[in-house]
Amino acid sequence: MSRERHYWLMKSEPAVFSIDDLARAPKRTTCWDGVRNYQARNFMRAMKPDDQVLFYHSNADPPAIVGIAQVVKAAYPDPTQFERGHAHFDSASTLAAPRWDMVDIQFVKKLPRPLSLDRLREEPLLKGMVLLRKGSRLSVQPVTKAEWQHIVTLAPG
DNA sequence: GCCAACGTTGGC
DNA sequence: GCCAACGTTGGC
Repeated sequence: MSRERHYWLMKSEPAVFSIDDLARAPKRTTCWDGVRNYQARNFMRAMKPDDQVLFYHSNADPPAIVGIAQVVKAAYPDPTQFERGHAHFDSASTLAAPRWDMVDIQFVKKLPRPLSLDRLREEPLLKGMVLLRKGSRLSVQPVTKAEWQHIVTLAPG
């Protein structure tokens, strides 16, 4: 029995790591390190290879979904939590019981045109999206199949 | 740069 | 376990 594909959204600040950075990366793949929020971590732990990811630019003008990626490696410990002096170092985490995980994701495609936050808000079918909830700051979040399918229809090409 | 919303920390 | 203080996120 194979597990059905799941859908997700991941935020990145383009000034730090953009969809173009992902497209240029070796094997068009990157590890998603630096997540230090338990809810976001738990969602990453639920990811499996072949799951699909909406790549979202936060702190951008405009904030928007800009591309699609896919999970290529399930959750494993984020090494930066053990690097003393690193911005994401966590002194409370141990090798025996790492607190923070990351996944690997691979570039699939860039949308021909970004789907802005304003554009997404115009869609009644997307009203329930985690991304659109007031005060939502989760950097890794689930997307329903219905939401995914609708978003794909909004993106020409 | 502002600030609302949210998560975490730590004193009690 | 409560909650004030603080830090961060991220749209605007």
